[in-house]
Amino acid sequence: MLFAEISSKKNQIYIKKSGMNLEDTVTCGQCFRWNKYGDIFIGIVNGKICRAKQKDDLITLSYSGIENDIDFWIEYFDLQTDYSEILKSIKKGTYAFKASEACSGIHILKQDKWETLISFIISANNNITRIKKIIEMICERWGNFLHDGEYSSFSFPSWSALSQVSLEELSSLHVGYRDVYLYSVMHDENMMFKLNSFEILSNDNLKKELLRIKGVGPKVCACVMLFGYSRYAAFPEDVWIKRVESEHPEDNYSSASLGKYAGVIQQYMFHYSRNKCK
DNA sequence: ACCCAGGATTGCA
DNA sequence: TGCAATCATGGG
Repeated sequence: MLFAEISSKKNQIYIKKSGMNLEDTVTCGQCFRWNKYGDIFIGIVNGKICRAKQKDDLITLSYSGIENDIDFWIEYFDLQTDYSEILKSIKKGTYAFKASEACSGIHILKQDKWETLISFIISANNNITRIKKIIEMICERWGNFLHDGEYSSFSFPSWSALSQVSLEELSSLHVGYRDVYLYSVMHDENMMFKLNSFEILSNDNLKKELLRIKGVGPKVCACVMLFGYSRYAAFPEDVWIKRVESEHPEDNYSSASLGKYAGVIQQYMFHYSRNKCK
């Protein structure tokens, strides 16, 4: 079921949906390749430069030929999930409820599994500004050049492109001790087959398999499950969420207590604690 | 000079 | 099983 009205014309897609917030969705820390330029956002997604802007309930996406990619964007922006149901499941009076009121416009993006895995391995004990810089360097060196007239960028490199990268080249990006994790993942001949075949696994088995990957611990695993596999129950506990938990012990946060949309609620709390609660 | 950032790994009890 | 030390890097 689709919870938005979609229409399109040449080089544009229109998403009409009340409650969704484009800016919060692409700046809440779940993705690293969207940037704001005035009142528009430019994202490098699926190997293309996408321009997006929002006015009231209408989000407009544009690039050359986008009218052929409607299904992709429905999935990417998670337009088939009933977010009103998630909001109703949050207990009133809790920090999570306050956060959800402020951040209810966030949608959980369904992102490319490979890009998500690499991005969140880099994210370990790192900050978002620097994570974005490192990812941009990877794209500039090994991605494909993209341009749409007035703007240019690079796609996120495929596995086959990154499988050619040496450990020394990775180290030169100042990724620190994460270089060996990235190298290991990039040189695993079966990585793409694995990531794709994991789609059918249960949450427990997906978690088990992802945790076997070098550089993937509980937190990175939860992020990949949430942002790459749309497993909304996955509950990433980073320093921000742990801080919220310690400051609100009465709310008793856990994946179990928050229910099957724990990860979505986590994202409300993460964004709220970092950007809106001041 | 320290502390922090969307933590993971390793070793040791 | 749980816990602490260790691991680069850059910004505040």
